[in-house]
Amino acid sequence: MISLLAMSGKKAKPANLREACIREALSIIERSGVEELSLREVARRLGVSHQAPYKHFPSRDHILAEIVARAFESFAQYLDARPQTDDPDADLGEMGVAYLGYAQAHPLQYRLMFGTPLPDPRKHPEMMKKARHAFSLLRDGLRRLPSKGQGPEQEAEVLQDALFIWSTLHGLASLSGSSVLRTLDLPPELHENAISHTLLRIGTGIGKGGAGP
Amino acid sequence: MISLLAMSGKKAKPANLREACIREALSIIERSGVEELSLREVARRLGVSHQAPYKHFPSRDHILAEIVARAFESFAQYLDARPQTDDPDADLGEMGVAYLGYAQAHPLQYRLMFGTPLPDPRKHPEMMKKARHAFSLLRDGLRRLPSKGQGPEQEAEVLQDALFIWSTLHGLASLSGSSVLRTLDLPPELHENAISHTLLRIGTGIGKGGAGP
DNA sequence: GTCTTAGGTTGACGCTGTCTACTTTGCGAG
DNA sequence: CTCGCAAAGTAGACAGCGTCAACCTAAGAC
Repeated sequence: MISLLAMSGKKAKPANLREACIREALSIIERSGVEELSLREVARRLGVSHQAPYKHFPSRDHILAEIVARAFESFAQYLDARPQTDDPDADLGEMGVAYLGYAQAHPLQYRLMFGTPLPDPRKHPEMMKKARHAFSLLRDGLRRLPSKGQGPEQEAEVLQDALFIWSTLHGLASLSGSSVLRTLDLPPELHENAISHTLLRIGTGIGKGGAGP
Repeated sequence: MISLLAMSGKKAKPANLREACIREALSIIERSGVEELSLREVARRLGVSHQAPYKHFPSRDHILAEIVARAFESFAQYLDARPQTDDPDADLGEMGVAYLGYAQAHPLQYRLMFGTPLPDPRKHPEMMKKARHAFSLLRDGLRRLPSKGQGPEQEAEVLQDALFIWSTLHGLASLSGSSVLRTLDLPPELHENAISHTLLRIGTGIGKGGAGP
């Protein structure tokens, strides 16, 4: 009996069911989209009863919220990983590359954060705290630019520019991962150069890096 | 019997069930999100059997695809409505305002087009044709700028700039309508000035309007 | 010893999309 | 006028889903 269970490794019940649920849920979302996620399928894959996951997550939305919260966390860490140099210009460009790099390397997590309706944000404030953190990273990087002075007026402009940059980065990441752009049959080199060209235009837009007057 | 049916106006079966289904589906999506759309609820609201809508739409995805296709159509018309003047700069700016205006005036349709996973784009080519049309409007407007010459190299740059502009507009529209931005408790004037500031930065970015060298 | 409790199982309910079969209705061919 | 036929609507069934409730079980706490 015991050896029989041990032999069928696939159906061996995992020690940490909670983590296993999240892993399996991510796998399902990755292959079939968030719509297709069902806790019953998660349970079936793990060889447990259809109610076992509910001992660790009050509802389907709660497991989704946990997955999204972890995505925000890893995203913020990803942006925060690069050390701050004495060249604010380059730092900001690096952050832009990192932003788009994360969206490209983890399209699933990115879509979950920004591309799908979040399950009741008020119920999960820690998720939003992580989002605020990511935005503050961008704002602080912008604030260090020599062209931006101090004072309330400059501060407002920094915020406006942060929103502008965030919009552009998010828009490019979102369009790149969407089905719309893929069916426009645009030339491949457009996609290849999109990141550098976009960052260049952002730089010119906010008047940094010698491209301005 | 006839008068009885006529009296209960709510349950009177509509002459054009197909159109009524789309209208009711839109109403459901508007109030509860696309996830909550169910053809059974549509049928219930219209006072018909749960199978009646299936005589007009092969599946739930097909009614959604039709709704999205109509959104693309109205979006393209919206962008195309403004007449072409002899000032390409102003035309392009107007189109940007129109783009963001549509997203703000019809957030539901905009989200359906760009914010939610489309139901199998290959199955609904006419929807993509409308998307291509919208993108071509932007590209053509850009091509008319005096700073953009002709030739393959300039054409590639026009495409890159079109993608840059589209990214920024889409990013701003998407973020403005998302729950993330709303929970960042940013100052209200940021939102008020976001559109004009973003369009200004785009203009500087692509080097038009006297801000360039 | 008993008691509590977290974790897992089983069963049920109502919801959904969708398949199938049946009935009604309208309309043109003969 | 009748017949036939196709379109439109109805009714029933099935499996899958989330979720509520009850039950079981094993590991500690006292």
